[in-house]
Amino acid sequence: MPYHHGDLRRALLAAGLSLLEKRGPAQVSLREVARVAGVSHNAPYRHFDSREALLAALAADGFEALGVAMEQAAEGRTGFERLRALGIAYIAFARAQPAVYLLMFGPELVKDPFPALKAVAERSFEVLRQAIETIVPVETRRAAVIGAWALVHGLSHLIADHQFPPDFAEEDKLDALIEDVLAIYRQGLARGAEPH
Amino acid sequence: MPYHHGDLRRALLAAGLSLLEKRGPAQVSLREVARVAGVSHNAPYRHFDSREALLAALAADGFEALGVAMEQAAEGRTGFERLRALGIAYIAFARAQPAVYLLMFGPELVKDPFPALKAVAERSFEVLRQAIETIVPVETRRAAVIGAWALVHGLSHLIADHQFPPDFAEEDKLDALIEDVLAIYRQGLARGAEPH
DNA sequence: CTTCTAATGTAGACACTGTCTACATTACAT
DNA sequence: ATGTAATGTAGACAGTGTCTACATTAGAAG
Repeated sequence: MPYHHGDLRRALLAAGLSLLEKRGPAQVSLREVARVAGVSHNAPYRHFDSREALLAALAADGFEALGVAMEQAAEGRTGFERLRALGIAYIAFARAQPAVYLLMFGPELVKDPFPALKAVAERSFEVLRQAIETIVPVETRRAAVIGAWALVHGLSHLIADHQFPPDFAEEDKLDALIEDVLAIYRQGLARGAEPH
Repeated sequence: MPYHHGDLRRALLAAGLSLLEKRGPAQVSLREVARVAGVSHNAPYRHFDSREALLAALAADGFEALGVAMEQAAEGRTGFERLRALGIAYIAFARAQPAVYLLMFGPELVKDPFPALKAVAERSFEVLRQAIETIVPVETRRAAVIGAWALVHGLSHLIADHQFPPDFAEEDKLDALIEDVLAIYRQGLARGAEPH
């Protein structure tokens, strides 16, 4: 066992992620994370200023991954098709990493002291905004963008927090539901876009 | 200072609520709450099994209040008008009590050990479901209900978590935005309801 | 290759927390 | 009035975040 770990920062993040997923954000402790990484209780402080900073890093990684997923989804698509793909990608991220998703948008991490977090968060929002701006007239754009975000965010959040009726546990049913919901919103947008 | 407090349970909840709003759920500690209530560090255990139980009680009170607000909003209204009022009431609750709202739908409180919580939560969802079922055909009901919930929930959550662009800090602008977003979804519903 | 400095990891301490056990006080039903 | 359950107190224990002081080592400078 060498004195220096080699890639402790990554190991700490991995341990933190595992703890976050298994036992919730409140149970992510620096000492436990250090223990898992096989290192003294104070070693994490060489990589993170505080417990909060570790959580912030996990959230930042989450925003990064979400942004990448959305950009990939947008690639090669336009119009409503692109918007739909973005929504699906957003929700897919929440389904795949519910704990991280809830951390990203939850209050257990106070985001004010970590401006870098807000920056990454806004970048992923940009992808969504641009997609909508190409298909909605200027007057209603603002509401259309925020509404789309709120809708996918609401769906994601309810799914991640297991607030749905149990008959949506099956992946397929949930997929279908998501498509239907997005279709409703899309029709609302279409009507605003073509009022004739 | 009498040996018995008289209404300690209520005092503890009040102190907990204050702490929750001022410093976030992670900072709600039984000992601090006891201190604020002017009582020994162990007194809270006569009223709450654990720290988690205190948080669960705060969340349950929140669901109760949300349910009442929604029932009042529904009263005397029908159709889309009723649905709109429900959405507004839901969002208004999140704006008025963001910390409680985030606790109710966040992961820092593990809800599984508190079945009473889920019961109260589902009751408020019922009001929304019934309102929608009166205005949407059966085939698309399920998606319409969940979509409406997701939309207001997403808006509420983003507002409570301060994720909106800063120019919506003004109450009036935010009100107008909410109306516009709800209108989009409503138009989507209307189209589904009258496909001719 | 040597040396020196910054990066990284360790050890110990402190205050604070949740929660357990044992005990004290008091409200209230009998 | 009296006895019992409800309520509150006191002390202890392990676990936590984070501070200070010290140890080891990687890697640049010479």
